[in-house]
Amino acid sequence: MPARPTIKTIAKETGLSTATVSKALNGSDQVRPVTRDKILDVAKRLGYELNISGVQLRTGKTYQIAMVTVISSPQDDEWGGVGYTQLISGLSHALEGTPYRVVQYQVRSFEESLETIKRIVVNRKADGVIISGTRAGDERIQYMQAQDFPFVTYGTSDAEKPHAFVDTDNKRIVSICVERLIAKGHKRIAMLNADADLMYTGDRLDAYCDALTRANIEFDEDLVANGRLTPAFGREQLFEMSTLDAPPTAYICANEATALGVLSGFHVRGLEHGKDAVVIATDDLNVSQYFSPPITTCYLPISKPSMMLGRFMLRLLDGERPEKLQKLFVPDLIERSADVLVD
Amino acid sequence: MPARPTIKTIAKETGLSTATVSKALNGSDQVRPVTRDKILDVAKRLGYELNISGVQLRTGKTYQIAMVTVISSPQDDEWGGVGYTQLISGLSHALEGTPYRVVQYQVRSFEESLETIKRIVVNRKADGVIISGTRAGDERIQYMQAQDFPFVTYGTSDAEKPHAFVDTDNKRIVSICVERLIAKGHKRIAMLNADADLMYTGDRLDAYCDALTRANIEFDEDLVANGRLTPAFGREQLFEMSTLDAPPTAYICANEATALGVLSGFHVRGLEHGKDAVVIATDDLNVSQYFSPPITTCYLPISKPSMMLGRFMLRLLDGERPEKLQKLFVPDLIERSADVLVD
DNA sequence: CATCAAAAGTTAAACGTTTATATTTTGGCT
DNA sequence: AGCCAAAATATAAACGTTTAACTTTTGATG
Repeated sequence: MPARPTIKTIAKETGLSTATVSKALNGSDQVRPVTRDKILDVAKRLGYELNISGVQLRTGKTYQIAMVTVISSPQDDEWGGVGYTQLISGLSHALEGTPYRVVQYQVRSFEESLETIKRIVVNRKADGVIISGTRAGDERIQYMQAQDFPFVTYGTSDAEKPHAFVDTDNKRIVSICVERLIAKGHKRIAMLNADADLMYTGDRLDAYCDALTRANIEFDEDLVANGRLTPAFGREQLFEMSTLDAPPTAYICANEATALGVLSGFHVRGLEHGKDAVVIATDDLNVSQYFSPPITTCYLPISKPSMMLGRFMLRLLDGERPEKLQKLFVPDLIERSADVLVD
Repeated sequence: MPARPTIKTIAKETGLSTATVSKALNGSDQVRPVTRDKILDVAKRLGYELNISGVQLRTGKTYQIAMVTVISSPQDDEWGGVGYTQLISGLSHALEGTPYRVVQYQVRSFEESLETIKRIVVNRKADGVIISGTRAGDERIQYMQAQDFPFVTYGTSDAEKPHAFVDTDNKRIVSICVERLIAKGHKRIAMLNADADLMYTGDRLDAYCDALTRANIEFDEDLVANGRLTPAFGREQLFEMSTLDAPPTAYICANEATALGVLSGFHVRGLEHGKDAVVIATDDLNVSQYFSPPITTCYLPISKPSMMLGRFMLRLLDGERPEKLQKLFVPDLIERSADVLVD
């Protein structure tokens, strides 16, 4: 096996110095076109590829984007919806053609994710960080802002200083859903939300309350639930809420996994969708079209925000200011059910 | 911000040479316990952390495990089941406490995955590779074996030389499913399989045919379909097969996403599960317990094989021989439906 | 044709680590 | 005490890259 070519090899081959080769490869204007072309030719012929550890050592650049994800337990097999696969997928796609790579840092808890981020920042293990599951007063954001370390969040925050983020427009979604249901005659609308400390849970709740207020419907805390957005959660909540004195006639689910659980609850309890109540969801997967029955969904293909996440990161590393790198996506409402109660 | 400590810092602090520090940190027996302890103390106090690029440059070791995954299109939002999230999750978990990290290499096609692997191997971009979606005559396996590069596959292969792998025991699963259905009186059993070039598709087909032969049931090619295991595929196949002159009375689905599609097809066509036909699936997610109705499934929690993948990789890098690192997991059959046809 | 500034190229050092080789220290033995 | 092998530690070079500082070449100008 021939030794992997380095800039030294190219230098020898072209009769130039390594410094010139390095400059040429980095597109410096200190080397004239004719020599640069010669160098690039030889580099290509030899199949030269940059050795990142060398660069890393010299410059501190790692060409790694750390994606820090919280997964409470790897033994946990409850389907939580989209997962991180599609997120990484879009991200990698946006990074294609650049030397950047996505490196996973999987942790068990929020606290651990803060620790991990500190280690990444202090030891310069990556050039940038991507986090999701943002919270109110998110310490990770505070820390990275204080350290002036590049990061993009999937999810909004309440940080004072602006930072790069991508998210679904959760307030908008919930407004649309609630208004639609009210227009269809619903008055008791349940809201199955994620954990209360997540930023978007708050946004959704706010929008929910606002929409009720606009329609003069009183808020009832029994109709709001927080938890991990799994089918198990959806089913449990259906079991509970459907036995209320005045059970809801509509369930807004924060993702399709939860919606599946609610429908499963219907089936177990012998309830009928469109007669006893209706279910409506938000998601980025669009698997609810295959539910029996298919349900109305606010759908945003995950590929959109996830690719934007990567593009924002590149621009951030390119020196663009974070306040220019903020985007809320508005999902499409896909109607699959009349969502009117008949009896 | 204080400069990140290096072995030089420790050397200065302890009055020893960097060589001794390095040896001490690597647990060499050439340094006596008292000095080693002193060095470790100082290292801890300074918050020293190994700079991997340094090591990398010197030794070639990268402490990266490349996970090469094929995702045809990032715009593709069809739910394909579990995705790679859980796979990475288990993998990362197994690597916890070691300096190893999982790095994602996402590619668009099989061919591209071969190219990517070649680049990883030639340029030593990782210490080991993990691939899934193994095929008959898989060139990636051939290549890595020829180059003597450490790798573990998720999926079996037909390579002559043994290699490390983890997989579900697909033959066993299919035998169990087919036999169960036959015992329940089914004679026309449909088989919704993955793409024909995948190794496990062949395994499943073989087991299917064998089980039919044992029961003296003739093979009917109309009852076997290959495709991407999405709900869309399941539904299409239900539409086709249910209009055969002699439609199947049972559908074996290679994953839960496909099963969901088949059930969706039932719903659209007005067919009834348990009356017109039954559905039975294999998967690692166990979301089918929330289907309406819940269906019988061969269930293997993905965390098991995925953690094993990581452990095998570590042992492989530790010098263990690949033939010692092979494991087939046998899923549990979870009965959720009688699977008998009544009318 | 000198002159000289600008342009193009070179030299050498540095990043953090490991390791072959060299040097010093240790302590057991006479 | 003196000797010596073994044990412990030190020195120095190397991995691939970039870049500050320096040297050479170029070509426009008087």
